[in-house]
Amino acid sequence: MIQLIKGFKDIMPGEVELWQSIETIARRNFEVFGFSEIRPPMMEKTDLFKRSIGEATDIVEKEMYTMEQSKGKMITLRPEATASVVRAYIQHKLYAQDPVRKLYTIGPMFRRERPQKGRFRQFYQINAEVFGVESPYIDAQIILLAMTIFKDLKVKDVSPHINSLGCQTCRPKFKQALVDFLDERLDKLCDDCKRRKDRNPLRVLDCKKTTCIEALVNAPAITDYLCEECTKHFTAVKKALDSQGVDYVIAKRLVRGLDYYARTTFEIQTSSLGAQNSVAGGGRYDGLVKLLGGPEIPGIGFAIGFDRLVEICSMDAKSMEQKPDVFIAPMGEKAAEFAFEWGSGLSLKGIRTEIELSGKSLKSMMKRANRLNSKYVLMVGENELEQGNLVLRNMETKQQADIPVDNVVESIKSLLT
RNA sequence: GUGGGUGUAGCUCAGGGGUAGAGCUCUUGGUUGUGGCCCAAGUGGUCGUGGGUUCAAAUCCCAUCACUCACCCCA
Repeated sequence: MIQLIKGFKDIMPGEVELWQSIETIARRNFEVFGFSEIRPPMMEKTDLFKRSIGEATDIVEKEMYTMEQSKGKMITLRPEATASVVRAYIQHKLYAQDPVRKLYTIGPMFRRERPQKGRFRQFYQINAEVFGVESPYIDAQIILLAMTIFKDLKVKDVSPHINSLGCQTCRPKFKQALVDFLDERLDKLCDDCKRRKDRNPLRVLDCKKTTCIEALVNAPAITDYLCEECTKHFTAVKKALDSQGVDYVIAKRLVRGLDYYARTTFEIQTSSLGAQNSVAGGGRYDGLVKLLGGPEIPGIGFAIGFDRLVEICSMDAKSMEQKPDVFIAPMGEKAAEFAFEWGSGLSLKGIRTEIELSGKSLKSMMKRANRLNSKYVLMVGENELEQGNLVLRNMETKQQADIPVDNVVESIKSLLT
């Protein structure tokens, strides 16, 4: 038997209903917040991801599904959506008429990591990007938007953790101060952190090992190194969140794995997902549009982990399963012919109809109708055809009514609406 | 890439050198043409795969694969 690939999954009937309604709720929220949908392709030139995410990141270094399209032309299955959306924004010159654009996209991403709870090689993200707005209010609004989606989905125990990473001016100073600090107590750091110090020193702040956490108690905090502009921006974001009643945690140690982030960054965390505590992450990427060849336009965005959202959302998928309105149970050849005709007629009128075509006993047909949770069963046999009256059984009340053979479709339709 | 756990029926799992098990599901019957509950019978498995030890292996040993959790990293 051929099995599906490691880290990939089937979203089966019974759970797909939950995915659909989450998507519906997300779309509705994007609409009311003024977003339009964009659907970029799932593959891009490898260089796009290398330049935007960063050559030295784990994603680019070892997690991308990359293949050669033709000699020397490398293409990659997208590991995240922002790069593609930015590319499309620049390529179609969306900034020409109005630099301000709010875009969202929902779809699969691909990263070749070792799978575990809440982590797959093909996973889905709900993605939002805003271009052309420098104001801190948009930072706050985007966090509010994400939290609103969570609230609508009845997700419990989530809270936004926010931080500022500074800008081109202040971050290098902080980075240097941090590296100096780390150099002084190199012996106390774990091996991973020693490696991180050179590659991506900010990540050391995020280490979960108790020895490292202890060693870093007095580490310099980014918030102390922010330049005047960045401080002002961060303060305004916090104030705006306060005004909307959004509870947040200031996380001085919060850093992002992707190179393009600057200033405001945030992660929405939950306690109910095992080792994966992050259901959404995002932040500002003011330099990215320019980096990818566009004009100097600021940007900010976030990604919600769809798969993780499904796990922590307390809506019940079972109750969303589709059930037939009418189940047609024909007995005999002649009856099957009519069942097919009426069943198709009902479907064409927008009534969910299941035609039973097994030719089994009425008892077993009734059993199946019950299993499918059908509201009504329409019984058709020789007696009914002779008498010109069909039997329609309400499965809940057990009441049965005669339906004249003429105009079956119309009479059932009017009964159901 | 590294470590732990688990692989037995469609599903959830028990068993632990001597005939392959339970519950649920499914099929049929109890009701000549009426579902859920109940009762009865039945279908369904090379015990993940390959090798070794043994008179005998699902069970012990070795290898391997898959799944899973965790590290790393991230959504």
